[in-house]
Amino acid sequence: MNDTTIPDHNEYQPELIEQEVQALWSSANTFKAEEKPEQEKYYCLAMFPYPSGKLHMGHVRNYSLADVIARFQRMQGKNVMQPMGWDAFGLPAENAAIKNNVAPAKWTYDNIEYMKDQLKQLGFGYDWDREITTCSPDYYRWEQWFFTQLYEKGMVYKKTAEVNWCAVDGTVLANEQVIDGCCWRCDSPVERKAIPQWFIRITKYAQELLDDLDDLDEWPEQVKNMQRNWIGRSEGVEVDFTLDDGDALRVYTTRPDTLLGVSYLAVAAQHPLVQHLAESNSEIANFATQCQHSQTSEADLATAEKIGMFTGRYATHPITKKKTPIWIANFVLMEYGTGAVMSVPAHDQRDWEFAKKYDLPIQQVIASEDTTVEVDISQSAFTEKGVLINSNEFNSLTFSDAFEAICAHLEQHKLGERKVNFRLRDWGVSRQRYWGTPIPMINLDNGDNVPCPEHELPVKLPEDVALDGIISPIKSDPTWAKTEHHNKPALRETDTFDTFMESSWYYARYCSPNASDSMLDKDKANYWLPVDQYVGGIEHAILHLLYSRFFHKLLRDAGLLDSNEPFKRLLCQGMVLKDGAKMSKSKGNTVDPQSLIQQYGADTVRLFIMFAAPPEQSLEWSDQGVEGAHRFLKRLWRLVEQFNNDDNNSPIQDDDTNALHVKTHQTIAKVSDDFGRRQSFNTAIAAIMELCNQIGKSPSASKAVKQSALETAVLLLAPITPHICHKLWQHLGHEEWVIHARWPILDESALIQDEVDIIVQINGKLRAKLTVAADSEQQDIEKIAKADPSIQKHLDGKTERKVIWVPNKLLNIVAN
RNA sequence: GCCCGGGUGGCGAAAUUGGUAGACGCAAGGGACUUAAAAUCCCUCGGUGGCAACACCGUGUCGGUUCGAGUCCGACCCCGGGCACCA
Repeated sequence: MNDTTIPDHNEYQPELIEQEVQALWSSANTFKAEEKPEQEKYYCLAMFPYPSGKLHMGHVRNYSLADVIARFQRMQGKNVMQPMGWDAFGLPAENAAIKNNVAPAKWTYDNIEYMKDQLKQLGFGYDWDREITTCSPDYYRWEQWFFTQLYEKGMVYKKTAEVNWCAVDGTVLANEQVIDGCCWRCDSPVERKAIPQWFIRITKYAQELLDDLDDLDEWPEQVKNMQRNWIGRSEGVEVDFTLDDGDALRVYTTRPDTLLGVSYLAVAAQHPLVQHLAESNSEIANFATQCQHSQTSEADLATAEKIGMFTGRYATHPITKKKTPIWIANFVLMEYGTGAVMSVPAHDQRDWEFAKKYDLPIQQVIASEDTTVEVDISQSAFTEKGVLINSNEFNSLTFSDAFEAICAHLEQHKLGERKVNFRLRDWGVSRQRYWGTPIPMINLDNGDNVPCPEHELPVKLPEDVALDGIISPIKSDPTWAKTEHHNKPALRETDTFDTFMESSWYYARYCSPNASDSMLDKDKANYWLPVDQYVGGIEHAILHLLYSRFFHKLLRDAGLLDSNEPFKRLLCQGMVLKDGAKMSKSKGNTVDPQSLIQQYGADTVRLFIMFAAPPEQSLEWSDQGVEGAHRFLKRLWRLVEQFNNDDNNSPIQDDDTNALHVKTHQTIAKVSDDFGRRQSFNTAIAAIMELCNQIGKSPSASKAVKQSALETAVLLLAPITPHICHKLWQHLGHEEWVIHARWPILDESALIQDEVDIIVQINGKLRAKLTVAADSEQQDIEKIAKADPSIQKHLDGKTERKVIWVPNKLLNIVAN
């Protein structure tokens, strides 16, 4: 019998304790959230996953971050709600259905079952009673209902819009399904095709969506900037050039100061003028068709070669009355402004390049305000704002004066008007795919559209279908769309909603997930909303977050809730990389969370992922780093066991005791700030590691101070590694569960130091460090510093010029 | 092309308001314990020179502001995210 053998129950065995602790939480309904008006609420939300099969490391990171925040807030005494659900509609389910010959619904529900089990194994504290699955009719029926409400309010309209079109398959392609400009199935070139689609008027809310960003003071500046640029408010003017037949060709410009430098007008290929001309001119018709030979994405349009064609027509300049040629150009967007622009090659780089290519005149009308700067427009455009020249009565005006004068002139002569424009376009919500929410509209014989009456909702998507990979089953089914309207045969809309529709309001539905007679329970929505902390990937910085903000305002204006914004604080996590590249199946560099949980336990995985990088930055995966995290947990476990087995602690106050007491409270201060204000979990963990290192190096510290240091370490780690901390808290003598414990209380007096370290620099270079009494005076420190041999050495032969003094920190002697 | 980020040791990173560059961890090297290994514990660890004390250099590149710059300003290079039908 070896007497050094440690009994089994004293070893750290994550596979046992994690199951045990999770079972305790489950049976006690620990994470069930209820409205408690007397308690401060905290709604913590991570972006719900698309059920793609199994969890990947990006999910683990996302949900670990949110869970740590939720548990930290719980320890602050808040009434925490943390729900979870499934963004269950989408394209991958259709792809999987074709590949594996399984219905998208079954594939999706199977994935949900598997991933839900994985989330439970990771110990995330969700209120599963609030689970939402967006492909459930109980959920999407309210989305359909809300859409019909928006239709009644005039917030919804139908218009033609372009999609990626594969003429060979006769089908619409998602951007993802276009590979190098060709169809992913048949490899034939993709064209743009205009088809009728449903739109929601997000542009009506453009100004409010822009203005309210200023109130989101707990959002990253980066994200607000991206949204501001996306909304793209610009102040400009619409100017009418007169066509031969007397009609106006209206252009939009933000640079009316350059109006006298217009060389030509450029219109989009889809502009009504072009379509009119194309009817009698096959060359123009051919060119317009040629402009359609590209994808719909803005990146493709912006990088495509700039091509143009003269229409043979002219329009009269509103001020000079000169005849100005009209060109068709593939880079002019029909969706923005009026679909026509005035081109001033001397002062716009794109116009300049176009003018060079097609040999059009370049007339300088702006000179630099700095008269010493010679503007040379022979090499590139001069795009800065400056002073007008060659502009008749407007000469020598500055940008803002010219803007005013030219606008006034145009308005006076009814040749134009000031106009605020937004880059933001209305939200096209129609998709020609199967696995989505059916759009609740009915198409009548006469071409009119009416919303489905409420008693017909939900319009259910059939789930038991086979996919041919080209046409949606509800489009190919000859009977599904058939319905009646006022006793006349009619056809249901067979397009489905953009899946951003579901994800734009799920956060609100979590407040009353089972409400069966309304979309939201208003009292509950007003209790929980706004979400106090939202956590998700930076890739959603614009679209998802903007649509959700928009939807929230729509819900407010429908009287369903009272707040203005959905998410109070936002944390955007970075990607998880391996070998410097994003983890993905195609790159073959994925790490399966499941095997790591089995090998090390969920606590180790959570600890590593929180420690390896700050939340917003990308995280480089390291198997050895995971080992290190595991090693730390084993060390902590051993520290507690050794403490419990050691009864030789002296209660005497000594240096170890004092230092450990100070370190304990420095750590509380640091970790509290890192968790709450900074959300800097990696440095919080580093600080807890330092505390543990010091416990191990303080053998003579008193039992009480050691106990306090260990309890502090366990409490501070509890949000990150909740299972091991549950057990260690018990081992430290507590009957109460650590999940119900409060965050440790800081003893401010422990932080007051009577000595401080002063940096002594000469010419900004570190030359000495002094330990002196706190709040020392400059002249005293100077005296001590100048007595220091290394300082004397560096001052030798030099003349002192100046002394910089930062109290309790730094003394810099400038000498030469 | 446009918008938004990022770039610091062998590696992940830290430096919070312009004030000690590299905390914490990983890897590596050395040592203790062990018959041995694993585990654990201790030490070293940016580069160059030096026995050492110490000195000089060093935060993508070039330039600037400042007593002092990883941090601020200008120009550039590289990497990543988004660009409206991937989610």
